Amino acid sequence: MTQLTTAEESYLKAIYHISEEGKKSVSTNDISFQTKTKPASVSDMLRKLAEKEVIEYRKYYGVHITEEGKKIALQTLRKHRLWEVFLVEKFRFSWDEVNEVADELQHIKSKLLIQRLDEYLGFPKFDPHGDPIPDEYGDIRSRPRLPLSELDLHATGQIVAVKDSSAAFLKYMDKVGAYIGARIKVVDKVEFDGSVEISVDNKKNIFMSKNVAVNVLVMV
Amino acid sequence: MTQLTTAEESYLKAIYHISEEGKKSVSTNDISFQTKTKPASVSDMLRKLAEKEVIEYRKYYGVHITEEGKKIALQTLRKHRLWEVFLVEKFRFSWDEVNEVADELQHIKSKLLIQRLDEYLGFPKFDPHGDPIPDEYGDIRSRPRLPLSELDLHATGQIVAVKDSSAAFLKYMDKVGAYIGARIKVVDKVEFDGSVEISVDNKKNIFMSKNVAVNVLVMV
DNA sequence: ATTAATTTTTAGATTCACCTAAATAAGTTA
DNA sequence: TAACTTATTTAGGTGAATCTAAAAATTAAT
Repeated sequence: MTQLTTAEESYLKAIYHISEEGKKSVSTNDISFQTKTKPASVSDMLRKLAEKEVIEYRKYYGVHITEEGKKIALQTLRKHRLWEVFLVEKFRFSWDEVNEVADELQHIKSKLLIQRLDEYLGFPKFDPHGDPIPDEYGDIRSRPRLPLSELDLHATGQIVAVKDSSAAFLKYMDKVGAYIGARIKVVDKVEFDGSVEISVDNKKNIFMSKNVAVNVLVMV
Repeated sequence: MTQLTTAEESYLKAIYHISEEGKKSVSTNDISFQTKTKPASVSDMLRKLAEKEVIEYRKYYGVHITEEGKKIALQTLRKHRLWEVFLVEKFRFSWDEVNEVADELQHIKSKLLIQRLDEYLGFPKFDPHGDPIPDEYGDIRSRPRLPLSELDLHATGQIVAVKDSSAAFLKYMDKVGAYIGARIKVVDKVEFDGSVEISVDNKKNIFMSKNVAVNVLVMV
């Protein structure tokens, strides 16, 4: 398998991530936003990644990830998410603290380390944000899920993931008492502004603006 | 505290390590050997480290680490050794496998991570090779110890550390059944070639060439 | 005390990952 | 479709960390 630098790995993971959001092709600006680097730096990197055949790159028309690139991206994603589980479960990190540290840990190069990590955690299938962890072959089993904002009135479901992983959003989720695994029911929908009121575990009701509700993913 | 790059951290740790071996000053060649880089690269780096005032550097006459430099080196050493303990105790790495991976892990930048790691391991005082782990203030309590080769005939002691951390040496130690913590007694000394025969835990006798014996550190 | 050997530094290159400013291509609108 | 706007790329530059080859300083040996 092609050997990439850590920066290349990060870009490739970002490209994979964006391309999973249903875009036909991933633009330079999207990548620039995601990686917090300037578009010029992205162009530079795309040339290198295309050179290594992990992406297909047509100037001015964005990129597609290749099969080879996807494999590598999934391995990086696997490492990132395993470390996230580790930090939360073993080191009592909160789910808004893990991303930054996992971004560093994901580049540690040791196959044995990842095997043992996986085993130590009991082969988890989902990370603390509810996202699926690819297995060692890159197979990823995602749960069917949809934004909470799209549930009908009185519909029930379970929170399985969040779309926005920013610390601010996750802190807000904590504050209102919404968490991965919570069983919820839509008790009110305000068509006017798209906000919803839901009951959590039949115990407490919380109100969410549309902005929040679109970032909460539910399995029905 | 001065912020260093990961390469600078590694060089500084190497310089500290060499200077602990009783040398008055550390030479370019010593560092070059330790870090597996060319002397020219070392000279370059020394200029940078002196610039940041973590070492004192007189051209052609080697370097001394400053107080500030020592603090930083001890923090890196602390992280390195904590990760070594972690890998051995939690992930079942053997003691000859840990160094390489710990060399990467030691650069992860998160104070919380190291606190939690220390706590998770129960605040260990020694790493798997018997070397002391500095505390968060850089205090390091080393046990008085001497090379096995210097013990008199019939003297007893306990193996507390090894000087050589190469995989080859550690594998050899495993093979003959010598380990950190073993209680030993010198049952024979061959003055001619400096080799020794020791009994381990009063159970089994092993023979060691001088070359090996100087690298086994004992507390009497 | 010269000369020879060794160590160390300097000079000059390279690769990587970024940046700013300027040029160019693509998309949008009047 | 011509002009404007926006996205993207190119050109040129910087700092880090390495390298090789050559020069210079120090140390050792005759």
